[in-house]
Amino acid sequence: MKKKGGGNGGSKNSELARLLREMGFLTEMGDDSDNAQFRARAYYRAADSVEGLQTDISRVYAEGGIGALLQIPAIGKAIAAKIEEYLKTGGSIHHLDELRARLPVNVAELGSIEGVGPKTLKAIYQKLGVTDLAGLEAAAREGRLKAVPGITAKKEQDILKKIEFAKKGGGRHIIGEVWPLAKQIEARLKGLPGVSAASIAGSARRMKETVGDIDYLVAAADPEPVMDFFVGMPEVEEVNGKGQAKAFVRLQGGIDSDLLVVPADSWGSALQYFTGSKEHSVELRKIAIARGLRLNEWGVFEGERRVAGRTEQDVYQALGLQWMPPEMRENAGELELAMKGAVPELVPYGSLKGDLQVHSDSTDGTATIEEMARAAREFGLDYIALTDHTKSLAMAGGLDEQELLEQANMIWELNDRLRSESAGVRVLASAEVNIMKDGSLDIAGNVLDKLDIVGAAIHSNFNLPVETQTARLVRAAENPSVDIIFHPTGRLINRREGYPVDIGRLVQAAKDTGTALEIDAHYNRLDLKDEYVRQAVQAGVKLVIDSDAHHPLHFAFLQFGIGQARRGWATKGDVLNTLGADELLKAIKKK
DNA sequence: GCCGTTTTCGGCCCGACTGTTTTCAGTCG
Repeated sequence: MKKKGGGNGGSKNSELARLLREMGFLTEMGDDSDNAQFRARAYYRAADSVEGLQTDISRVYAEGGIGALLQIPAIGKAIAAKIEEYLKTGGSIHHLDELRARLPVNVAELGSIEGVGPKTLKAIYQKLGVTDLAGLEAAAREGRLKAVPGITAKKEQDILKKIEFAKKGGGRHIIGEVWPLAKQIEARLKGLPGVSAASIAGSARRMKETVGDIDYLVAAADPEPVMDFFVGMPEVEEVNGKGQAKAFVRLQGGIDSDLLVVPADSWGSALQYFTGSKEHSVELRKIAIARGLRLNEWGVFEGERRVAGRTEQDVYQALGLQWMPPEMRENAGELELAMKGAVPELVPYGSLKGDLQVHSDSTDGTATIEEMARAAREFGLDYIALTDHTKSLAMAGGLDEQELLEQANMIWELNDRLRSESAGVRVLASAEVNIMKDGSLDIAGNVLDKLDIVGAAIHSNFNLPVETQTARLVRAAENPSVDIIFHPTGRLINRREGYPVDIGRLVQAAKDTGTALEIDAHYNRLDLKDEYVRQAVQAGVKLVIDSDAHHPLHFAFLQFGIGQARRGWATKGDVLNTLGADELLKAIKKK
C-alpha cells in the first residue's frame, strides 16, 4: 500500500496499522457496495491513528481495556473489537482472515505498484488469478494482462515499468541526496520569464527524511511555457503526464517530479494544497466545510466568491487558523494549536552557532582540525567541537588517552592562534567516545574530564535485546563525564534499522541526568528522527544538532538536522548549540 | 466503519489527469 512508514510506541502499533490497512485495501477490492470506500477509509484512518500513538497499543488496552481503545480517534466499536481480538489471540483477526480467504492477494506487494489500485488488482486477480508481484510481472511480460477488461497494451507496459522501478529500489529517496538538484531546479523555475513565484512543495518542503518525489509550484499567468520548459529540462528522462496545469516527469536517478502552475491569485491555496501533508489538507478542508466554506487548490470559497488564496497566511486565516511552518503539517496536533493561536516558534534555519560533532584527519575525517574550523567559519558558525573517534573503534583509527590529550593541547594552541588573528572561530576539545557493550566508556573518566565537552556513541554490538541495549545507553547517559549521546538509535535511513532502543526510557534518563540527545544531521542518519525529537522536546530534554562532518562541505548537512528538529516541534530554547560557546559550556556543566 | 458547533442517521475532501471516456471510472496527491 502506498502509505507512509513511521511507527513508534512499539512495533505492535506498526504491525497493527499494517493489518488495518490491509483490511481497508481488501475491503476496497472485494466490495462494490456504496459505502465500501468509506469503510475502507475508516480502516485507513484507524491505521494512521494507531501508528501515530505515543504508547504501545497493548499497554493502552492493558491499562484501560476496550474503553481506552474507543478513546483513540478513528477507532469505534467495530475496530476496537478487532484490536481486542488481535491482542488477545496474539496477532490474528477473524475478519481479516475472511477477507484474505476471499481475495488471497499479497496486498503488501501488489498494493505498492503505482497506478494500479484495488479495482484493477481485483480485475487482474479474477481474470488471471494473479496474487503476487512475480505473478503480475510474468503476466505483463507474457502479454496476458491485456485480456483483463480495462487494461490496454499501453497500461500493460506501464505496469511492467512500475514493477521494474519498484524492484530497483525506487520509491523514497533520502532528502539530502535529492536536495541539491531540487534547489537547482527551483532556482531555474524562479528565473523563468513570466514567473512571479516558484517553490519546492510536497514532502521536501516539509523536510521529511525521505521524499517520494519532488513537487514544484509555480505562479504564472500563462502555464504553457513553464510546462514546456519543465518537461524539456536536460535531467528529464521520461514525461509521465502533461495536462493544462500539471506535468509529471521522471528525472535521472529515478526520481519523479511534479509541477503545478497556477495564477498568482491562487498561489497561497495551491502552495498549501501541494505542500500537504494529505492528512493535514483533508482536516483543513473539513474545517472549511464546518465554517460554510470550500477549500481547494484554487482558493477558499464562500459560494462562488473567493475569500482567500493569494498567500498561505490568508488561507489559514480565512479558516480561523494561525499559519504554521510546513514541517508541522502532519495532522499530528498542529491544527489544534493553530485554532488556539498557540503554534510554537520553531528553531530557525541558520540559528546554530556551533557544531558539536566534527571529525578531522586524525581519525576518519578528510581535513585537518584547522581546515575544519575555518570551513565552519565560512559556513557561519562560531565554534566546533572536534570529536574524533576513540581507541576501540580501531577501524577508524580511534585515539587513545594519550593521543586525545595531545590533540586537546594542539586544539588549545590553535585557538590561541585563531584568536590572535581574529578568525572568529573556536574549537572545543572533545571526542566521540565509544560506548562499550556493558555501557562503560573506552576512555578513562579523568582524561574525558580534561576535555571541553564529551559525546558518547554506540558503534558495535548492535543486536543486543532492547532491554540490554537501552540499559547500555542509560548507563552512558548516567556517566558524569558524558554531556551528549550521539546518534542515539544508530539507524541509517533506508539501509539499517539501528539497534533496538526503548526511546521513552532513554529520554527519561537524559532528562534525569541532564544529558543532551543529539540530532545527527548527516543525511544518512537524521538520528534522532522527527518523532523521537518530539518525545524529547515534550519531556524537556535538551537537544544538539550536529553535522557529523567528515569533510569541510559537510556543514551543509546541518539544515537537514534543523528540519528534523522543526518536524519534532523543537524551539530555539530546546537546542543547546543555538547558544554561544561560553553559554553552551555553562549549560552542559550543570550536569 | 466512524462520527456529531445543524446530525445517533446520513454524511464522509477535492480536483486533475489518463484512457477511449462521448460523461466516466480509476488513481493520485
